[in-house]
Amino acid sequence: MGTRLSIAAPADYRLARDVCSYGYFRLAPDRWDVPTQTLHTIFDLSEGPARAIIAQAGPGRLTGAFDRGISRIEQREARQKISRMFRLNEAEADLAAFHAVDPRWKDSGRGRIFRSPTLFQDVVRTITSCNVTWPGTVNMNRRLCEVLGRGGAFPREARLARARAGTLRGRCRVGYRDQRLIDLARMFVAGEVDEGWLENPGTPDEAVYKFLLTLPGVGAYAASNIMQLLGRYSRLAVDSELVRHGRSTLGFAGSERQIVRQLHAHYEPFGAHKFRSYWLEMWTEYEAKLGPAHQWE
DNA sequence: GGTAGACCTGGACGC
DNA sequence: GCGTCCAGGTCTACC
Repeated sequence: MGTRLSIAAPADYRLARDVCSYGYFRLAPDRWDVPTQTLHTIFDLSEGPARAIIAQAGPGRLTGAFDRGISRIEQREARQKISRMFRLNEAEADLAAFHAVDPRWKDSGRGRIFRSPTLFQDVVRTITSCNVTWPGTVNMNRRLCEVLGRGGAFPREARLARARAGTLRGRCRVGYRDQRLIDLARMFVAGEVDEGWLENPGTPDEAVYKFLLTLPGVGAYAASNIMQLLGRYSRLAVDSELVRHGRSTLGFAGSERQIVRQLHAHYEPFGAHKFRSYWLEMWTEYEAKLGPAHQWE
């Protein structure tokens, strides 16, 4: 008999809208189940992996159904992971501030962008999304879970830290990212990545950005993206997709450098929230073409 | 400080 | 089925 958890969420939380708000909801071990409108995932808890199905139980209420009984300690771990993934602890005042700056998303209530249960997973996912097309990112994450994850869960930093480059390259197909991912995992294991400091609102964005650039495999785009995953939305993550958005949607012309300059100027009025303004603009554009994300198969 | 070229994978395309 | 080309950020060497 598995454990069933009841999880409190903000009153305006909508599972389908807020999970299907960023591509990571399609990366292993996460899977959005369209017919049931639930998130299926696998957590690596202290006593072993556990499959979970997370559903909306009502306004301000989620449930997590686990395929095995999980201890009190594991329940606390699971709650922390779920809270991080869904940004349940992100202050409602912050969302209101975003909507005040960019009222386009006020009626729909959008603004919580899905992320991973751990910072390490967010960083690895970001690195595996660099210099590769989306199907490549999907494959790398699936293989990382299959080859190195316990029971199909996302691999822990300790496991990745002792993996061999040949395994990562040959079986996980991460290519030249092999040694970088191992070095990154070793930094996490050695305690060289201070999550408390990175998440502390008192730490300036610029300091966080500078630190993230020192991580192996993390350049300007990845650092900016990891910042939004940390809840710091003041930077645009400049990649080919953003430049395309500038050209085709915003109508900017010129060289890539000129377009990037125009993009920065365009989003400047959104201040501390500019990533979310850009991202939701682009996400709703995807949905206009492909239908609502919570219906994507 | 700016830039060219290498780094890999996988999909598209032509033969 | 095979070869070629291309897209996608990071990193290093070099100017």
